[in-house]
Amino acid sequence: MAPRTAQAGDDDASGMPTEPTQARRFGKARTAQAHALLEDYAELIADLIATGGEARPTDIARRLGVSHATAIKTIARLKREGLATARPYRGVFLTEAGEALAQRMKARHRIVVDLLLRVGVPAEAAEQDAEGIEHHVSDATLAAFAAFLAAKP
Amino acid sequence: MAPRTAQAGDDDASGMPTEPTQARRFGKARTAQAHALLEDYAELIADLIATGGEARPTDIARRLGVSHATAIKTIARLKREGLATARPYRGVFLTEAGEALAQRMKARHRIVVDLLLRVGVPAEAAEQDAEGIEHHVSDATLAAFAAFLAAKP
DNA sequence: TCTAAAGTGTAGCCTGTGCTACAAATCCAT
DNA sequence: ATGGATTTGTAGCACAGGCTACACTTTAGA
Ligand SMILES: [Mn+2]
Ligand SMILES: [Mn+2]
Ligand SMILES: [Mn+2]
Ligand SMILES: [Mn+2]
Repeated sequence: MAPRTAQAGDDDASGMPTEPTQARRFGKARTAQAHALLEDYAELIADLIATGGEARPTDIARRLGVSHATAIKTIARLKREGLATARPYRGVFLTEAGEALAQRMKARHRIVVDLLLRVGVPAEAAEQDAEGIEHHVSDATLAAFAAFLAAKP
Repeated sequence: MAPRTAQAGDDDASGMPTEPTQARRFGKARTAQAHALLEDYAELIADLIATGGEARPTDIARRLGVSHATAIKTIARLKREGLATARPYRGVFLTEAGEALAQRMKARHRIVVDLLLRVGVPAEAAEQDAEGIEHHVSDATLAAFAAFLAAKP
């Protein structure tokens, strides 16, 4: 049998990942983290609009617990990335891409919380931890969570 | 009955968290993220030492998939935070605090992976997502995970 | 209406985390 | 033992994401 080269999920006999595999995993985790803030903003903006009809920088800042200057700077990044539109003193709106991201995150957030509750995590810890965990849940994992929740209702 | 002030886990009737509650959750998620890199370094350094007797900046960098300059800069931060010691050209060592963090993260990593596998997440997705999720799992959540794994073997 | 409060935007600072380029030290093989 | 390869360290850059301070706009109440 021809020797094969190391592949995606390779872990050696001891269960340790091979070096390139581990490097790739860390890299993906970094990428996920880089998107986390935008995801939270999109989800929050959609919520503010759904609830109150508009998303103002000050409201966004207050909900996130950051200064309004910080919020405004991140909103500028959302615009650069094509996720939001905003004109001075007129509130923030989501583009189609931003709206899609918001809905994806909303579903993800809910499923992560539900999964945590289902395995016995206390409610407040579930809500707290989900806020970070949601950004690291891949589609495959999300699907598994949903299946697990559906299977044992 | 005297009116009570809003408290830690308060969510209103619609299931939405109150504003200060949500701000606190986001803040804690940010804090967790700020510690994530140090946690990964500590875990990795402990692993390199356990496996090969020493942790060299170049090896650390290669395993993480970053440049050696980046690794060295973060090692400097580990030293500042009292988690590691290192002298020029002599490799990196963990302080007692660093070693404790490393062991905590090692256990956390394993439990998160096991939990994900238990609820049906494919192996590679579990390994990948755990690398990010582990940094957002509180003690309460970790305990719940462990209990869930122990209960249904 | 018009003034004060609230909201918004900008400037400038800091830190963390990445990079490349280059310099210095160490290690190894001849 | 020494010179080339490797490792380590440093310098300097970029950008994200925090902050405060200050200026400008809008909104709302007297
Ligand atoms: Mn979040
Ligand atoms: Mn969320
Ligand atoms: Mn990790
Ligand atoms: Mn880990």
